[in-house]
Amino acid sequence: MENYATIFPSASSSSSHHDEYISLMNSKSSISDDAKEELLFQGKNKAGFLGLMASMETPRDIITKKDEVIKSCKKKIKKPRCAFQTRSQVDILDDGYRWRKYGQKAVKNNKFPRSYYRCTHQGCNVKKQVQRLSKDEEVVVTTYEGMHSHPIDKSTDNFEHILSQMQIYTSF
DNA sequence: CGGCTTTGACCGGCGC
DNA sequence: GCGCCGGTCAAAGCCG
Repeated sequence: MENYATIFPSASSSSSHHDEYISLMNSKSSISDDAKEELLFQGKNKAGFLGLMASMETPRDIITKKDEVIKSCKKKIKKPRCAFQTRSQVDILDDGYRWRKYGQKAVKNNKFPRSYYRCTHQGCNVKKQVQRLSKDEEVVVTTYEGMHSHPIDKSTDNFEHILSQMQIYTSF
């Protein structure tokens, strides 16, 4: 649970979200090498939902650091990850892909479980986890891992609505 | 009947 | 080495 390339709200920091998840993010003033590579991955990605990340701002100094950085941390690196938090009544955000649930675990210091999903598309092993904050149970954190190598199955109308909601929180 | 969820078991990494 | 923790497996059950 560390080194996410995380887009987290600065707008809601005034409220009482003292979940460790968030405080972890705020405590990192500089981006780790792991997170840098993750950002590089996000920047290259063009497919589907994670492709949206490509349109977000990527710091110059991160891009110029390329191959050496990538090689040096590739060993430790698992997969590109990206976490979002949205305010929603429902856990399941319909992002247009089809997901199969493969696990659920209790999270400590959180009364809500975390759910693990895998993309059901043949040969696509993109994963995501969905978790609700116990401090503010309207907030749902969705963490995507990997990149989809195939088109979206369904209409994204529903998800675009969620997206527009999301940008309120991704205020940079 | 096929695809999905549920849920306890299992496993690897990590700190002590 | 042991136990905890986060993540995954897989058998069984559910549902359209």
